[in-house]
Amino acid sequence: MVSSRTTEKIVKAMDELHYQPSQIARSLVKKRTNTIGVIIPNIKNTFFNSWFRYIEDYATTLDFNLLLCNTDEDPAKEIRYVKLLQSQRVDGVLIAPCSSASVEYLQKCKANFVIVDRVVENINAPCVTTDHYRGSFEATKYLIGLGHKKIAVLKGAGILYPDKERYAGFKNAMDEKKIEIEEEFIFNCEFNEKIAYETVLNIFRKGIEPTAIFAFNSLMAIGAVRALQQMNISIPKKVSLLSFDEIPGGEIVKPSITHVMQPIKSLGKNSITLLIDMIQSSNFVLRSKPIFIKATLVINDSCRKI
Amino acid sequence: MVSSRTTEKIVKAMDELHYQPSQIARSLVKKRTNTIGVIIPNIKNTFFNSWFRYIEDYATTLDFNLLLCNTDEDPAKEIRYVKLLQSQRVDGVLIAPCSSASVEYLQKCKANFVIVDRVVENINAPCVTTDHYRGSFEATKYLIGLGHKKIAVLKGAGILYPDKERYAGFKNAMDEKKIEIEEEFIFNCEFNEKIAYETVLNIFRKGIEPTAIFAFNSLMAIGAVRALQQMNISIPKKVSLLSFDEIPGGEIVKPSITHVMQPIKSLGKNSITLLIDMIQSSNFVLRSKPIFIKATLVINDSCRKI
DNA sequence: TTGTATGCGTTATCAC
DNA sequence: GTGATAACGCATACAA
Repeated sequence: MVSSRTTEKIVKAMDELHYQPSQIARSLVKKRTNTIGVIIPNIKNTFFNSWFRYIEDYATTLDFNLLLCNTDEDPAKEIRYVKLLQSQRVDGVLIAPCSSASVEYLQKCKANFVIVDRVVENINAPCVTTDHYRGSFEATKYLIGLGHKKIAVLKGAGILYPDKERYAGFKNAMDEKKIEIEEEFIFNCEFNEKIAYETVLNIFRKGIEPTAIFAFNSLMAIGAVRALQQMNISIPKKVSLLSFDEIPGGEIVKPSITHVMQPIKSLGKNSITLLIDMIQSSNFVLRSKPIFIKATLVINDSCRKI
Repeated sequence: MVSSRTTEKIVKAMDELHYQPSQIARSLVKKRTNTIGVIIPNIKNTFFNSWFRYIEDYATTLDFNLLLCNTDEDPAKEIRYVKLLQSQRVDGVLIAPCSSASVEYLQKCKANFVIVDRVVENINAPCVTTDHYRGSFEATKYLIGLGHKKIAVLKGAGILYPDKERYAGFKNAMDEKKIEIEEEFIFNCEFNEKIAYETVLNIFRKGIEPTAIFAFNSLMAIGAVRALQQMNISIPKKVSLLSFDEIPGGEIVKPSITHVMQPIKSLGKNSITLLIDMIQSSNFVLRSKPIFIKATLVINDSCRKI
């Protein structure tokens, strides 16, 4: 122990010289960087930026810093970032992966990591995700309950996990009620607003007339709204609309869109605490099942009984 | 030079062992971390996340990594983050400061840094910002040109730079046309949606009847729209609405809101290239004036001639 | 309590 | 061109 007088003097000198101890020298010897890498598709996505803020606030209280990496769902960028984080010797990484390669790599390096938002098949790793399947299943059942059978689906290419699960949820809800799914009602819009917009324009030009549209994310829902507005097709009078995730500015869009709300706060809490547990306890026990968190259906004014 | 055969073998071994050289050991000796700290109010803000993505994409091509810090406009958090970045020995920092203390600190440590979005008075530091004053001035002139004199302003507390400049722009445009500004038309809504919402409700309940509302950011504009919708006051028939920044989901909100658009791409390019210039050239010459970038008025359907 | 040597994983600088 | 060695700034362990 040093005397309090000495301590005081040192602190004062540090202050005057604007000196801060070098974390990088410290990291070198302690083999701990107090840094967590975060790999996500895009911070512009409302879901991810809300989640990120939750993570950051929690991590900060434990003196962890975050290195943010956006992949744009590009596997090449993703693996580059994984290696970058490894060379930075981050203590752990949170990843919403678009490819299994990066996850396998993390596993091979014996890195601490938690997969979020997605489940990677044949990989046994800690994972916390929305129950996309169930969210979509419930939403579809809701539409069916309102009398809809001709439901157009705006989905992705069927490669990403949430996309697959949401479609499976939709399909099973339809199957359960013995409603046939027609190919011409299912559209790959690549989770892209513009493509969804054009798709919906085309749907009605071709005379395909669904009574409801289920968009698998908010961007595609926006595209749908724009198209319907342009064609003067009333929501929900002529066609009902349901979206996965709330659309940005959702509070002032009329009619307010019925949507599946992901449990962002709970996802945040679970993912960051899980990772920090891994980092801090040397003998971390991996539970083999992913943690699924329930999404809730927020019923607004965009779906109508027929 | 080593033989290409040896190189090959080494690379192969690195690959098999999943080895990446330690950037932190490298940083210690090179005194360069290839990391840039980014301090902003909130990544959830559309303006900042668009800007951030631009920065990231550029920085990545030059092998720089980004450490993201959100201050929530809290000076205490801000100074903590500044010191954190210093202890991490980042090569430079981009900051949208809410207090002058953190900027002064950066200056005292002789850090490389660029101020963005804001100008800090009495500080001579590289700076790139939107011309908030001119953007607001032009917007106000546009409203005046449509015949509006009773313009309600939803502003902040008058502390942050953009807030002050936008108000100055508004004021000078009004003064130029010899239109008196009445106190009861100016509202401090703290850049907060809910407060703006309640403020606008109150405005009309009290019988104060502006012909136009000028919201100093998109959150307050959303609050205003919600309030007007609730009271069934038509935009732009009964009251015109103009916003600084586009509102999220702006493409599908009816009527589409006329707004001042900030030159995000140009801000991004200027701020990151300026910082990297500072980092890379030992004899960087500081230009004494901030770089102001012009905002543009996007005329949509929410303002009407009276 | 205070001082001193050693090591962390690289790069750089020498001799060789 | 190759190989040994010091140095980067801190933590740790041990001796004084």
